Amino acid sequence: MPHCHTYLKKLRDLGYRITPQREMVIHIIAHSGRHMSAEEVTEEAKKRSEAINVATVYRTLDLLVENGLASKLDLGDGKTAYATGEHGPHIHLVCRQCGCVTEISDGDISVPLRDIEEKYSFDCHPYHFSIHGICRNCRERTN
Amino acid sequence: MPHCHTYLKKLRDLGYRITPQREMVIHIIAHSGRHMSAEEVTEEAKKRSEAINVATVYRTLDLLVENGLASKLDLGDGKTAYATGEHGPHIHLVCRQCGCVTEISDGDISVPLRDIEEKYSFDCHPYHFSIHGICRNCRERTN
DNA sequence: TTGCTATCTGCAAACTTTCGCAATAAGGAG
DNA sequence: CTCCTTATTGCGAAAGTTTGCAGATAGCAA
Repeated sequence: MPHCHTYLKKLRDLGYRITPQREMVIHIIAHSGRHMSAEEVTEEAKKRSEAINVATVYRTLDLLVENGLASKLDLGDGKTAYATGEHGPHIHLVCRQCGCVTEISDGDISVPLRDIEEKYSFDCHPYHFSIHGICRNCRERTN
Repeated sequence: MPHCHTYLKKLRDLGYRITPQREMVIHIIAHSGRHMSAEEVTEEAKKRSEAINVATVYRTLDLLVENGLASKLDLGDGKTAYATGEHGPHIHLVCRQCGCVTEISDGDISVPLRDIEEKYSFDCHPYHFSIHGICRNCRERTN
């Protein structure tokens, strides 16, 4: 299971600088074990008696996403959620109506990512990959 | 291939009202055959010599997304793109670095959506479903 | 056609996210 | 340890998106 240090090392290896702000953001989302909005991360960071700016939080989160260390998720609540791949590769079933997210393990289903990689030279990030649709509750409520 | 009327009928069947603003938005994105930002849709609508508000455009686009008639896509350029399933179901390969989108037909790859539907009672929307990763160009530039 | 009612729109304000720029500081070289 | 270079931060402003509310109107019933 990847740890803060793993993320930090990966960033360092990629040539990025390790700053207290980045350490803090990584620590927070890696240990939360859930999806967090940029605002939540910022609040959490400020609790740790350190000043950190919202813009920096956004930049750090985007940095992690760009390098495949975290993923962005639109939960349809007007905010964007971020999460690390801390609890292993999985697929998100995102409901378009209520925005709820069901996580299923990628072992449950075999998406042939390898085929895509070969055919399109596209390097798929296995963590957090989303399928949109309507969840059972919403469907039942509508019927 | 779905047409404006199909979308309008679907909305009406779902109990929504058909307003000139909704017709306009649907007409615009269904005929564009590409991804459009909310701003582009608004501009286009205003060209058609009708007043329409940005808030209404957002609300209409979200309505379409919630009902599986269109999809939202984060292209990483600070704006959200919307598109109908006009040109058939397909998969988006979204690059996390440059934000470019490669569309591949769902015939190229068989994502076992049916399995997910059965196992999780989740009604997958086949149109526009995204896989994130790194495109060939960005990978080559990095190496 | 007319009237009714809940839905929808426009507006303005609030909120979320991005950007430019000057100041700061990480990390390597000496 | 000190200096240097350049990436990174914080700030304020701008851009993009959502929300609450009052007024307008689609669609139904008569």
